[in-house]
Amino acid sequence: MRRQETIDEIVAEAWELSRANGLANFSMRELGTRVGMRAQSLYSYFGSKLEICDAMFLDGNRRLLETMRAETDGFDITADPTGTIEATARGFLRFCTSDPVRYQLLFQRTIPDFVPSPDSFAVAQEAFDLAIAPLRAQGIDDQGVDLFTAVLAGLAAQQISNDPGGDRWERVIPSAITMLLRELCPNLYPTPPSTRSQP
Amino acid sequence: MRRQETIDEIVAEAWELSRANGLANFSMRELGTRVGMRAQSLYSYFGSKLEICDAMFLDGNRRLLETMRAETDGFDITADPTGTIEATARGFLRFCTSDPVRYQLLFQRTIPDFVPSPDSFAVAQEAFDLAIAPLRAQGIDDQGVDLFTAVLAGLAAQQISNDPGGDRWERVIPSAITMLLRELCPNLYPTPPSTRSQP
DNA sequence: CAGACTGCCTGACAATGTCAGGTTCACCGA
DNA sequence: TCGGTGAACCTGACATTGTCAGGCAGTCTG
Repeated sequence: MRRQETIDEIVAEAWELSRANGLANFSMRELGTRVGMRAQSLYSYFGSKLEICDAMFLDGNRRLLETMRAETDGFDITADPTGTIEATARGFLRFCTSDPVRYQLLFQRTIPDFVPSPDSFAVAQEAFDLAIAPLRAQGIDDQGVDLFTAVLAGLAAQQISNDPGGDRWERVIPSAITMLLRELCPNLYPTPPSTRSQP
Repeated sequence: MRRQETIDEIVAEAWELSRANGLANFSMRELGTRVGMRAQSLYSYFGSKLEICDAMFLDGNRRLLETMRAETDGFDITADPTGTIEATARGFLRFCTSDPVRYQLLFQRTIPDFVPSPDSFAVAQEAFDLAIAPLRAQGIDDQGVDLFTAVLAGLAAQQISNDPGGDRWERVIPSAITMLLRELCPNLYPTPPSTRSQP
């Protein structure tokens, strides 16, 4: 299908421009030029600029889904629950910090008037469910999951907006995860003697 | 000073419009009409639209500063450290969730090409330092502060973007704070028996 | 009273997202 | 072979945007 290829190319180019100039901070004319056509011709593929954003949203969530799947693949939830949880958490954070603009689109309500389509949203939901599956498997309740997601979201947000490209909050990940596990599954993760440092 | 009053009115109206339509999602013409003049006349008060954003940024941070001051006022850091920390954390989160658009401007890099002026940034820095003073007073190190701010940022972000107007993550605040205090100042906050629930 | 300053105006500009209406060309049934 | 259909792209035009340049009334200052 030539058409689908063109659509994919438009989305890829939109990502490129967003990474360079800021999320959705490109003109239709510029995007059109990049894919070899006039701005108006883009409208035969997408109904509006926001629809392009929705396609990017969908694309980003598909990649998240892949990433989370790949991350949990090597682990056995029942055999090594804490290992699985740590891996998914790390994988998620790496996913976020490796592409700030994508993070902004997927996890922050930042584009005015943009609302994900039901289809895209469904993929987002699926990715989320997969990401927290290891937590559910440990019997962590809703509030526990909310606490967990809040901490991860916070680490990603701080890392991206206060130390982009650096590792200031990345270095906090180990203590954050052990802290969460101690709080949420004390049976698996009994409080050790009394030091906080981590090599 | 009539001039200063007009400036304040412009900023106030810009907040109003942002709350209604999304951050900075208003036209100069619309803003001008609201304050009784043409768009072009706004340029005798601000050099550009981004300068208006900067004024909003400054305004928001001043309010944050006030809020944090008011919040810590009733507490004695040395006499009641955990109480002070809890109060500032709660105050900060209330500040964030009570005005999502303001939160977006102050804590998320969301407006393309917007960079705070040195003056505004200084106020932001001051507010931040005040907010974490109780943590410093407990001898919490840089990494500990980063962990703390990440958790607070995450709670605010999740509450705002996933349950705006609700209290889903607000209800997690107590466990989050005790979790942090147990992690960061184990001497003050020894791990109690072994329950996590909190009324 | 002359001149400067203040506060707002009008006019115009380029850039933007988007609509309406071509034009070219491959393909397909009769 | 002809007529039709649809895909892929075009040009032209529109209202809306942020912003610049310059003008005009009033107040203040010398």
